[in-house]
Amino acid sequence: MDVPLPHLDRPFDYLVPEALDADARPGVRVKVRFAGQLVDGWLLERAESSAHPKLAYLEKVVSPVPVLSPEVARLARAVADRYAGSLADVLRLAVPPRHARAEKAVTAAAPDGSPTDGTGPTGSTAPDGSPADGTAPDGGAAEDADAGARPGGRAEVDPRGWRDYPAGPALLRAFTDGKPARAVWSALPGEDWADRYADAVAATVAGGRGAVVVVADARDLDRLDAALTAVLGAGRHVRLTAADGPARRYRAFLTARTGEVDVVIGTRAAMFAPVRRLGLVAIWDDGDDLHAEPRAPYPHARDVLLTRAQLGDIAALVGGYARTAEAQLLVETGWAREVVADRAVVRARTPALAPTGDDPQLARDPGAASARLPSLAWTTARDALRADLPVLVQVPRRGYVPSVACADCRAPARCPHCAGPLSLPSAQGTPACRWCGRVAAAYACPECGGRRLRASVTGARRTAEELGRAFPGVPVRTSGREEVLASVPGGAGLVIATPGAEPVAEGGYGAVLLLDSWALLTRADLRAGEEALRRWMAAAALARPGTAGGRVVVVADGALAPVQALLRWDSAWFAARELAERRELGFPPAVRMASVTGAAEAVADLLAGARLPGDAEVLGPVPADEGRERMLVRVPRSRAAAMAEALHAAAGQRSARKAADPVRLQVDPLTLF
DNA sequence: ATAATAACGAGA
DNA sequence: CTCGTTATTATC
Repeated sequence: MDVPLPHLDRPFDYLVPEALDADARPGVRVKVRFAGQLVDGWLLERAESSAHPKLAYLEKVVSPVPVLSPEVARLARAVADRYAGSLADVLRLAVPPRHARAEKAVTAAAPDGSPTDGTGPTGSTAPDGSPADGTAPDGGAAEDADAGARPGGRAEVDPRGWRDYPAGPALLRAFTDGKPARAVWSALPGEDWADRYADAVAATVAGGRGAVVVVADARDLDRLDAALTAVLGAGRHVRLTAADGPARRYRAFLTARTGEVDVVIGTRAAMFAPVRRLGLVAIWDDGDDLHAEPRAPYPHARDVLLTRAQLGDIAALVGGYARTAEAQLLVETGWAREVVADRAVVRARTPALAPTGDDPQLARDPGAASARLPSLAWTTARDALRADLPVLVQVPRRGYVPSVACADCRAPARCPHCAGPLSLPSAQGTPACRWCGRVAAAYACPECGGRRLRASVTGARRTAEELGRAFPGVPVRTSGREEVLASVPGGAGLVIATPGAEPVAEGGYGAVLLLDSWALLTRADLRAGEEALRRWMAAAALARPGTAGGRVVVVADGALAPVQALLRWDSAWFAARELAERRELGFPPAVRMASVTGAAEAVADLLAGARLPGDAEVLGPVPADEGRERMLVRVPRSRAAAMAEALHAAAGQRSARKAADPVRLQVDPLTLF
């Protein structure tokens, strides 16, 4: 039933009229009369009988195409359970909205129009049971004996760059052999990750299986697309991303669903892609917060893919330059094996990395010409430019002077009235509060009494202007929100980019400068350190190796752990440290947490009705935005399912009695504070 | 939303 | 104790 109400999150039985018998196959969209009105629904399975006394008839089969495969139906149920959400909510994410024109085009191409999967057209399965059982567990691995390219593992793929990692060639062989290998991969600096993912997919395809690869954004997708086309040729894979628009997206979805292609790449919209004989799920850069779905029940692409791997004996690849605490947990629990290069290889590939203090004295170095460029950063950039090499400058946030701090002691400037962040509308203007709008004309720093303010995070545009002045005659490019560059040419030039928008440079950058790092590190976020390291590594990975003159300068205290991890190019070390710390503090992923957000009474009401496991801890409340509040529930990982079920059931009680105030349930929310 | 069902209370 | 009215709850 396509209604998100948690108390209706279960299957309902309907009679199938004679006229719809042929079309009413599992996986089709239907319309049924429910509580007097027509609602959309999913046909999960056919049954001979029902325990329910009086059944209504199916009103209509929306389209005879069974868009929901048994494998995805099962996955969606598991994801809903994990995230304390409703199946309907997950299905909304898993199956793109129907586009009749696109459907017509695809069904016309495939004469039969019927996807191939485990449950044949005969339909009837087990008599009235839970929605997710009674169907083929792996969405059709059972049939398709004529799949061809699977001569008992004889097929082999050149491991190419995977040879740089001792476990790499064996991993590719496992993909080809159809073994459910699971790997956490730490990419070397300078690694062409897209080529490695293309290799992994090619290895899987050589074994006669399909693959799903999820990346964070359109630029990564373009890169992977190109790499895959080079390895597999055109037409073997399809892109699935919401950014392509409803028609193309639905078309791509159907192409995969009908089995026309069995490799799907995309952004998180692709995580539920139906793939015939799925053999590999992969995610690149799982620390990117774009992998977290912002719509209920807020599933994370990494977790959806890993659930998928778990349910179907499917291989999994989790890769990045930096490792997340979540990936580290997979390694430490033995669920996955790490795939890393030997230290000697890491050293040989790493650019020369150096920290430099962000000391205001240093910053006044007259040669720097810019208040924000310490002298080491400046000389490093100058040397690279003299050697006719490009220089990348990473600045952490977009926009033009987003917030300000005391120029003397760096304390963030807060509104004296409401403690909101101050901003400078223009370089010479008076600071104003971004929350209450009051002008703070006579601002004095409460810490040191200083009266001067500075931009605490300067945007890419302003940095570009400043650096352009510092290096006259050098071309300056910016890559950020408005315009993201995929690549830049190899000669001398400055590239100012925000994190995630760093273009690849032909031959690699001669220098990479990581500026304003303290803004990244001082974020009040559990993941601040991890996120800073991830962004630095992603930028530093674009530099040439130290042996070829590549240098990276990070403007940060070299004693800080994330800086240490960068300097040693050892994110596994940092992730292990991070995970240990979270164990100590009782934070995810060491434990499972859920946040309950809403009006104070509503939150209290829901928690009062929740039959939480005995060892659950309830923390809070902490104020959330718009007068709502937030409570956190924490359980050991072994109780995760019980907690999710209890919260879902409690939400069901509330929705059943039509409680007005909405409450938002989030399991493993990305931000905790 | 709406129909069934349970709960309740007034009047016989 | 019954009938009519109103809260509650399930909705094939």
